[in-house]
Amino acid sequence: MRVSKRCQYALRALFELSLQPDGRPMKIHQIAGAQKVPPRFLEVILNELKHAGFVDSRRGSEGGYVLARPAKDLTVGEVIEYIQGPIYTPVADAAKHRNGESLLGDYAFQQLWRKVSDAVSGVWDNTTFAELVEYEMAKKSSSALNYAI
Amino acid sequence: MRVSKRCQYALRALFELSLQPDGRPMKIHQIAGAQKVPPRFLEVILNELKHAGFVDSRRGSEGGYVLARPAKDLTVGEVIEYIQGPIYTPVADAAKHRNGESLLGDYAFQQLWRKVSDAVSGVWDNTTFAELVEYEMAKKSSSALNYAI
DNA sequence: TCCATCTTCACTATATCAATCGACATTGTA
DNA sequence: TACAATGTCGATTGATATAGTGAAGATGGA
Repeated sequence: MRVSKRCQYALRALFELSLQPDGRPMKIHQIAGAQKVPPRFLEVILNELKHAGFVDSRRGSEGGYVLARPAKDLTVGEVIEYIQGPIYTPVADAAKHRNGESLLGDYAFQQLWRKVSDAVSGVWDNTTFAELVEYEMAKKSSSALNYAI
Repeated sequence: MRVSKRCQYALRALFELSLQPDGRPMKIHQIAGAQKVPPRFLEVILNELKHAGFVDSRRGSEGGYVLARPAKDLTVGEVIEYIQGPIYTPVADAAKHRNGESLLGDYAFQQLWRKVSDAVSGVWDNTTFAELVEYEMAKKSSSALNYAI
């Protein structure tokens, strides 16, 4: 599954918010700086994430964004599907253009794409942001160790 | 993984050639007609498939295209990867733009995309065109049966 | 009153993809 | 040998999606 920049930035932003231990809101430019996302673009994206209910925002000088749910209850899959729509299924799509006419191969390819899409969602519906953070921290400390040695 | 039309047409064409029992070459317009592919576009695609070594061609009035290998030795995966290039891996890509600078999250997302890409190639590297044909035929005869009842 | 988010609309590149055109090369057959 | 069918190849067009910017004003908290 191809993942657009917009979507990658969304994931990065949520990852960054997941790193925030206390309930302190993060400002756009903080997130943008930390994850190298164009700030203006991030603004648009965070807005989407707010409407989706993934983050909450607070205005004013102490404002910013916070996760709307704990990171362990937020999967990568729901975010990607919200941003990009459902995983692409070519056959059903193509069949519409042919107004219902079916071709030899439709069944086989239908099944193939279904298998692929199941495999993909199997991965990312079972990955939470808490897990991402945990993995990152483990990996980071082990690579720091390597430097020390 | 997003699959372009070009790639779908390529798969359709190879599927159609896999259906051909004897070694008789099929003409472009036959394939195009059977699988509803724009003939002119198919011409370009079959050319690519020839260079990749997936099909052979014969010129002249009795010419056309044939599979270069038996359908049971041809996987969906190799075709897709040839047409679209390797499965998309955002992190490595992005790291180049940052000239080597790493971000907090790189490890975690790297692993995530890797899992996804493994899941996907696990499906299509293990699917041959012979299997697609077999599945299609089984499904087709069972649905014909349903009509009869 | 300052700061930062929210809302909205528009606008420009850029890239990719789908599809087509036109000219040329090759082969089988009459 | 000449014709007709077919494959080969490079260039070009048009559509669509994506990435990212710009500007203006409204809202609300410290």
